[in-house]
Amino acid sequence: MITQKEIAQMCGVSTSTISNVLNGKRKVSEATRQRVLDVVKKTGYQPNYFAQGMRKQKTNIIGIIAEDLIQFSSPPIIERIMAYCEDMHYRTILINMRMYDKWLNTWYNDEKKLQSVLKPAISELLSIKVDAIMYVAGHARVVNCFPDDFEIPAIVVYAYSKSPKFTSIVIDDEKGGYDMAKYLVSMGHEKIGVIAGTADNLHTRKRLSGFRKALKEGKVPYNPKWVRYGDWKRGSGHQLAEELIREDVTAIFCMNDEMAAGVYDYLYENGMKAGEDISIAGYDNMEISGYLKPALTTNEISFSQIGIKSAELMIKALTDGYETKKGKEIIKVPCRIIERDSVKRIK
Amino acid sequence: MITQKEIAQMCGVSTSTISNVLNGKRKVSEATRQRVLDVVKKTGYQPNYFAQGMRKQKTNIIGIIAEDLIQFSSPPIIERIMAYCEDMHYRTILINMRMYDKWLNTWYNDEKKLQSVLKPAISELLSIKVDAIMYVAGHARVVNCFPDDFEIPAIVVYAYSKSPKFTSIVIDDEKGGYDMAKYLVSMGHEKIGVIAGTADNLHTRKRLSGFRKALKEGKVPYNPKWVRYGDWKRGSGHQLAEELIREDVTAIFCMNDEMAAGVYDYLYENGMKAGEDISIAGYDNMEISGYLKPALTTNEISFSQIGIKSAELMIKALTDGYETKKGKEIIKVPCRIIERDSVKRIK
DNA sequence: TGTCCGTGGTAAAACGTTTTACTTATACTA
DNA sequence: TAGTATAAGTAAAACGTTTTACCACGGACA
Repeated sequence: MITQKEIAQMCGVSTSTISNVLNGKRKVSEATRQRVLDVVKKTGYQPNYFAQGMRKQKTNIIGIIAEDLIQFSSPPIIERIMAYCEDMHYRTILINMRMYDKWLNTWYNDEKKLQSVLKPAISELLSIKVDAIMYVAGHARVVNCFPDDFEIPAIVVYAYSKSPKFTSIVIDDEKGGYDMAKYLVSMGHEKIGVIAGTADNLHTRKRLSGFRKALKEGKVPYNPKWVRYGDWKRGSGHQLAEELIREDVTAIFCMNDEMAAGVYDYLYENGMKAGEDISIAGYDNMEISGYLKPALTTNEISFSQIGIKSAELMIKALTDGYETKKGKEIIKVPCRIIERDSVKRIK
Repeated sequence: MITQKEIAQMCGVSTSTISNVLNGKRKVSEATRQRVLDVVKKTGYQPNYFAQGMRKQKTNIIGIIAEDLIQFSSPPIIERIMAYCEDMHYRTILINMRMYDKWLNTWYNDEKKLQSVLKPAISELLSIKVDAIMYVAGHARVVNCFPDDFEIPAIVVYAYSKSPKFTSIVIDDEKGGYDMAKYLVSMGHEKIGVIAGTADNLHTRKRLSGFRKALKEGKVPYNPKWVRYGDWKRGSGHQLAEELIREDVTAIFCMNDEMAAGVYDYLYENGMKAGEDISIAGYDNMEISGYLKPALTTNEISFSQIGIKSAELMIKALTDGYETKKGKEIIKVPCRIIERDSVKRIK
């Protein structure tokens, strides 16, 4: 590999001059500038990354810590982050914490376990001297990832930061629940069942709160018996569908597509059909929802939006002096209802 | 950040000693060793990455170039690679080339475009001085990614290397086609339609060749009219299903699950049902295939296997002296038929 | 004439490791 | 006893940049 020193010799100048030409920190006469540039181009010289990193304090690398790459939300978020950073001439380095147990189909929600993986991940990134860190969660909740006195800019993506210092980017669950209820009411439904997520989950609570607000506004009754709590998995959709149908609801709002698929399972087994015998709505717009029969009406979470928004903020923090840890700021990315065939208008 | 020098002062020894304790290159008396280790632990000292990289030639980083992170095959492959590398104390750095056009739902298969993205990606990784590079393709074909005289170990994952030097890891398409045909024949089918991929595609050709071989062995007729070429997308499954059903086949082997979903679309529209009116088999075992009704029997590609196998090989190249570019070696990872409800036994 | 300033350049220090070559003390051998 | 080997440790060089402090020169100005 050719070094700056060799370039300097070829041009008959000092290395300082080469450095100045390349970084533009100081003026260099046009003549030498051209000479240097020519040689650099001809030789294909590339500054040694480590020497640079050692000298400057900046590395132009943004570290990304993902809770789990396998989780369906992660790739699109991370892809967008990487793309944006690349466009802004930042590199990214990704650490995958593998917190999702694929076989058990469940998160390691043991906080101790998380911390025991997170700590080395962070210190690894710090030792590489990344300029900033983005924590990409796999499911929304309050997550304790950075200490209050964290040394470099950091933001929390797709979850709420526990520390009241850090900016987080989340989806607007409240509005999501609200919109879906409005929509179902606008389709004439007045007995709307809900297959919610786990009861103590943040998503669940916020969506439900938005949901109730919309019902109230629409003067449609809210009945606690029509709300059942599942575990986000297909099986619970199946089971709770039966319970709700017994309650004679005309529509079911499932808080994720996975559970909606479970409802479809139940309908299929009982010779019923979504959008005819009962209306079904989902949440997430997972890939599968377009493949269900009939195709599932659902609330799309735009992971790309989340990714872009977070990356923008991060870059802003690194260039425009946006302060990521001044005080908690929560950026909400809206959802969007994708109307397909599983909700029918009644009355 | 605490430096080696400070540690040295605290321990009352020289930096060389610290280095020797940490790297174990030379013997250090047990007493000082312990003393140093204690201080290191207490202070949480971490060697500066850049200083290390500058001094040694090795960085313990493996570069991963992904054609597209969004492609469904990529995350599981990459996840496994990262996991294995991490276990073996290697870091990874990922560059995503974004070669898949999400909106057009198609690959940028313009070779020039690919090269124009690949070249900077490689030179970026080289400038970071990664120890090795893994190229993770998004769909199998012959790919021209590394020059014959490439400086560091490199392998091609999920595609065939154009250069006859590099090891590649691919799925065993021939066996995949063979197994599926065997299976369908064993279920009593003798008029088997095929919805193949694009005609010139490597996957298509190999699977078809395996397929024909099995038919021959099973003394089941092969009729070119029963083989139709699609474009891997849902729409072509829909269209070709109609054509094949008109030919009175009893089973259709689709070369991916996406097209199988298209077949399901057709059946649904015409009041037919897979596994009852006709048998359908897919390929890939995408997530959706378990959600189709009835669930799709398909040939699973184990992306995890591919990831693990490639990572193993890569690490072996870096430690045991396995030579990645001695001569083309093609590692084939087998598929596995996942029996669900879309193929019925006849006769 | 002397002072000041701007321009274009350079030498050398600094960044934090690893490694080489050297030192000292002690034990062993002939 | 002299010589040699071994063990434990250190000083200093080296890695390739960026940056600081300094220099030389020429022109403008009082």
